[in-house]
Amino acid sequence: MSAGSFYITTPIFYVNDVPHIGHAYTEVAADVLARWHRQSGDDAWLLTGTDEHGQKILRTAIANGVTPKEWADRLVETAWKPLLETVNIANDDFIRTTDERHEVNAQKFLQHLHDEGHIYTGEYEGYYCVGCEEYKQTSDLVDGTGAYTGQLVCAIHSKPVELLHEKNYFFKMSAFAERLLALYEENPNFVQPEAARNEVMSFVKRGLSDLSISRSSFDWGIKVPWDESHVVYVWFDALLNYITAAGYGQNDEEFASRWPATHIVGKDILRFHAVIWPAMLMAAGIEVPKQVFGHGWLLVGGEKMSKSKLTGIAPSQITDTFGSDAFRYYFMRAISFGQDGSFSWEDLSARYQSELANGFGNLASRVIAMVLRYCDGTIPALSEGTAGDFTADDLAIRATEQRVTDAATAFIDTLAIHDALASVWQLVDELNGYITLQEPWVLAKNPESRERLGTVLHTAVRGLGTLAVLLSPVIPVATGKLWTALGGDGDLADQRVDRAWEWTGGAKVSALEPLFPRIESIVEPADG
RNA sequence: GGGGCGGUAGCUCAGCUGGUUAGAGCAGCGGACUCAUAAUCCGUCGGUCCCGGGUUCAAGUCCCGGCCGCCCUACCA
Repeated sequence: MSAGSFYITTPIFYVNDVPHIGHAYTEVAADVLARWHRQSGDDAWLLTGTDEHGQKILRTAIANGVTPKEWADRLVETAWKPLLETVNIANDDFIRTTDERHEVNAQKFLQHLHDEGHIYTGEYEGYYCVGCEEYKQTSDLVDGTGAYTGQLVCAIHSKPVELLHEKNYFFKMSAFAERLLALYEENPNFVQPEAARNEVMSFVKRGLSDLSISRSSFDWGIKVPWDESHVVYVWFDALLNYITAAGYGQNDEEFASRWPATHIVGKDILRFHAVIWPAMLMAAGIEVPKQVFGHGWLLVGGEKMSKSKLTGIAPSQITDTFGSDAFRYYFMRAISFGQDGSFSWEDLSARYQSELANGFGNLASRVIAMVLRYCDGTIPALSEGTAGDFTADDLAIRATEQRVTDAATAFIDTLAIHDALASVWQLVDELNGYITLQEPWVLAKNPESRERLGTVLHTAVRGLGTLAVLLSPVIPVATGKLWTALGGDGDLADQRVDRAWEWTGGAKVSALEPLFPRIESIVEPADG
């Protein structure tokens, strides 16, 4: 409602991952929220990007015979930026952790913490697998068998691991446990949804230990400013993107105008954002984020979709057939944002057909076709006498337009994107019912009911306009076409979504191709 | 082991602080209509609310005990 900064972020992609619909889901949710706020008069800013440091990337780069930076460049250009295009993300910025603005200012942040006494030298102790060339967590280790009985062995190599010690720098995170708990208590919205908040709180209540934030066993990362033999632990590095992209360290004015941000993250990385990240900011004397929202998993066949298993689905598999709008609509509508949601091709095609094609798309087609056929394309207007006074039925439509606009706006404020869409769809259904009931095709046959025909079509067109605006953050392509066909003024993306129902109609309509054509046969990509 | 969440019509899900014959959408079935993408509209079929106890005048909704599934239990980028 009120104009202000709305800075929203997605996690940054780990470049070595393969893009799947889970990544795209997060992006779409953040994009919908950003577009909605942008169209509500806020200074909305959507940030996404890539996380490019760490040992794994170094290793795969070497295996591919290129430098890690070249490897990251390749993946950014061939995988991640294309993903954003595939699902039509209108991000305002794209940060890479190899950007100079990130590396330089992340170092400033680290130096600041060091100067303020939040960092100390300690010793990291961990199990190291020579085969993997990396430290393993105990969860990655299994009991040895045969010659190694009684020893811990690497689950991958089945060979004993060594207990190694390494000098590390530690962040005194333990000092912030009380302040974090106070934050969760005083600001229940800081971590959402509720289940996520509970988990974070119970985690912190068990006590926090300090965080090892540097590594010296490899060098692909940001150099620790006071000791260049160490690089910054990748998570510490990655989290800082949210402020380095907003001007931290180099543009105080910009930073002050954007920060704090709303972070949209998958629930797997909730803790990094809801515990470590605010602790880092507290240490640096920077305001904590506005909110951290952990969304659920996409379940495929009842299981968590996995990059390593074969259940990963590339977004383009869906968009090639259904288009980016349908992708966006489906995941935003079918899944309660914050909860796990099941994906199936059957559900996707069923919703596409009934809700997008038969519901919204057909509504647009029939209204525009009638204005073209019965009124020669001229939208009937009350002021010109081509439409008469409103009846109770007409006013009921107008009232619904206002009601769903307000309801959707309220839902978006709580990040309940699915509920916002459900509200808007009440208007879709009501308009279809209204048209069937008013029978404009009957009115058109009788010259005496000419004015009534005008009122009905006028009302229907305005309803469609309201829908175009309300749905533009979710299905920008289709609504853009509709807006044009309705003769709407200016760019649809500039229309105020929180006042969508106030649109009074254009002058003439123009022909409109089916927005969501029927898809006769769904070819489900075959895979394991 | 400890903690959290969930198990409601064929499918996906709503059901707030316990209260009339448990709801929606989709699918199915019947009818109406023709402006529209064989679409829309109306009607209709359909549920031991996981199981067993308990509290209560009253429980899907609270308590206890089971069964099943998922998640968290720190450095997986």
